[in-house]
Amino acid sequence: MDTPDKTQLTPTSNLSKFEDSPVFKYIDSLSPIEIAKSKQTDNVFSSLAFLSPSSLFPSPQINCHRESRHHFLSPSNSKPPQGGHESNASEGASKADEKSNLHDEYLGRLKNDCSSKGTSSDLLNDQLDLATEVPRTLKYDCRSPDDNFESRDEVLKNTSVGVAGEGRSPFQRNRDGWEKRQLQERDLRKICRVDQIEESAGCDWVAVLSDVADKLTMNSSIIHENTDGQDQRTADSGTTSFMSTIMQFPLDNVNNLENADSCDPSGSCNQNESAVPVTDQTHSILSTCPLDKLVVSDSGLKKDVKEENCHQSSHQQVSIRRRCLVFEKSPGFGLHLNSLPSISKGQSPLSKSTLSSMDKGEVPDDKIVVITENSSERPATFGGNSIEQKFVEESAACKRCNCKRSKCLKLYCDCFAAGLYCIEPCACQDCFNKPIHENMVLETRRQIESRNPLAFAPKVIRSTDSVSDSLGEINKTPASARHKRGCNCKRSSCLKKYCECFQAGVGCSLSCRCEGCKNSFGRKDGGYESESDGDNLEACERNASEKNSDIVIGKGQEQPHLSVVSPDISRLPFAYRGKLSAVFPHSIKSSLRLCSTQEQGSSDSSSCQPRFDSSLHGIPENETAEVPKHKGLTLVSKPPTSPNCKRVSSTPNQPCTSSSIAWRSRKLILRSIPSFPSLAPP
DNA sequence: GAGTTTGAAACT
DNA sequence: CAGTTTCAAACTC
Repeated sequence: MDTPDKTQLTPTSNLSKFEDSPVFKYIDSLSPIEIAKSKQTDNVFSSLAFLSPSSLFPSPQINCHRESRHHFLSPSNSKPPQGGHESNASEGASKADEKSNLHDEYLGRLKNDCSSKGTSSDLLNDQLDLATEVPRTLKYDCRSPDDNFESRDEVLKNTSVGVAGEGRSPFQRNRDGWEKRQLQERDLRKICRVDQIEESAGCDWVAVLSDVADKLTMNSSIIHENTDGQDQRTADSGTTSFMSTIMQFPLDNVNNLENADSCDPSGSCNQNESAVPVTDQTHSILSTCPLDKLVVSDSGLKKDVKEENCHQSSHQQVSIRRRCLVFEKSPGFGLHLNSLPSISKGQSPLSKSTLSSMDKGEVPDDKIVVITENSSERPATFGGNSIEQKFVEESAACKRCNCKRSKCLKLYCDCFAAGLYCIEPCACQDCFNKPIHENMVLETRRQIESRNPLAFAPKVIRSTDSVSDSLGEINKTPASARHKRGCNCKRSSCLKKYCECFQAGVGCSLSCRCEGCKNSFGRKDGGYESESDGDNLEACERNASEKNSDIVIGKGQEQPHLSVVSPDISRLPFAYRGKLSAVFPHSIKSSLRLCSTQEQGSSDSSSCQPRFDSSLHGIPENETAEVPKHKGLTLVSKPPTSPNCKRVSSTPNQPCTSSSIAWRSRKLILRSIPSFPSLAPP
């Protein structure tokens, strides 16, 4: 039986600790009850910014909770799901699953409680107690629910008992436990009563809280399943940081929410007013959480769909999400170099190993890229159908391979290299890169990494300036980014996609061993040729419009696009997306670019010079003009529009352009982009 | 769509 | 580490 980290269960965990915990405050703030209860703290979430959640989120799999919960908890004991199509998929209702469900249920009830208006005062008090318990429940999720249900008073009492009652007999302790359970039962009954009264409570809250619970509760179970505690821990700090960053954004919203949710002087909250905004906000928060929405996973999709159904039954559009390979368990995983370019768009790439170097502390924990959606600009029509979801779906779907002999278990395979499972659109043969062969995939990956620890690391490194600079600077972007390992071109003159540098839209560097380099993004010798010969120009045009969309290029009069730079976490298959993006924030490129087109453009030579096109489809000028000064990057997605779409939506009826409109009207914001760490090979 | 070219990945 | 082979994408026709 999985047991929680004992260090977190010490008797010294007193009430103040609970109340200080970020989760507690987060949930508290979401709850109208909390608002009524504790106005004691003005900045409920300031501390969210954050107490180190490490104690709460010990697992590096945070951002894959959903899928991991269903599929990838552990290579050993979690069966890849395959949406029920695969035989061995489901056996795995893991214990973590059960626990999470219990917490979901519990939180759902809590939510209902919070939504109730006419609840009697005593019930309210009970619920307050329960609210207090929630964080602890989340925290100690590995215990049976029974053991966890204690009222706040109980907690206090037990705390003191823990200190003073060391000499108590086993019998006495058992009796204490029995009494505790009685109280818990009583609480549960009361909850049930409230539930009956308040059946109509909004479902969004449930979803939100459940999600939170999912994220939180999965951690300990995950970590306990990992036998390699050492490896596991190495990623903790980063993950924690990632999580905290992620949660920070929601907190911003929540803070606003809290302000909005004013209680009248009498102390009674106007729940009619608060409930709605809370719901909206929470949904917004939820949707803005990269973990929640950007994770590429089937399970995540299911959740999303569930939320949508709650919200808006009309949003039935569900395209197939790409399954992610979750390599948390492996000693060290990173993203394939290819994956970064691809990845970039929606999620920050993070793979455990990518970096082992990161794990070793080379990358500050706070350097996390979080992609968020500007909720204020969220079109009303989006309701529960977040852009992130679409983003994920499309970008993930935008990768496929055509392997014939590698079984998709070598780096030749784009999918595998990117840490993605192959999916239907792939034309591969004898493919083993599927969830049902997860073990094999993982093992192969381990082998590859044993040979080359950076095999899955991002290939392209971009400097911060390339993204955040002025438009003028943007033109120099190719030179500001470099292929980490460099190319070895002999005959292509680095002017074709055979060249990895060119393909990535970056200039060649000294690390390249190419011959006759004419890379239009920057030659090995440091020169530029984009202004010169025709071949270069042509190649540059072609590539600029489709490839290196780090900053590109809404070209095309016919189809003006806003190009996008968004961390392609979406394709980020692995668990540590945020982390990876933190390390290679500028390797983040749009995976959508893969869906972008060659045709899209390029008669215009200016395409070589990436620019922002202000005449964006469906995007108000003022939005497009919102180019962040520094660390906050405003990213506008460029929808896949090309018939050449390298990756197409898995849904037959949903070509890669399916959500073009949606994309055009959304903005993705990179927050907290850290200074770019030097990744130059030693 | 078939065949060729290319350079990365894998192998020796 | 260097040379060779394998591989799949990019490219051409």
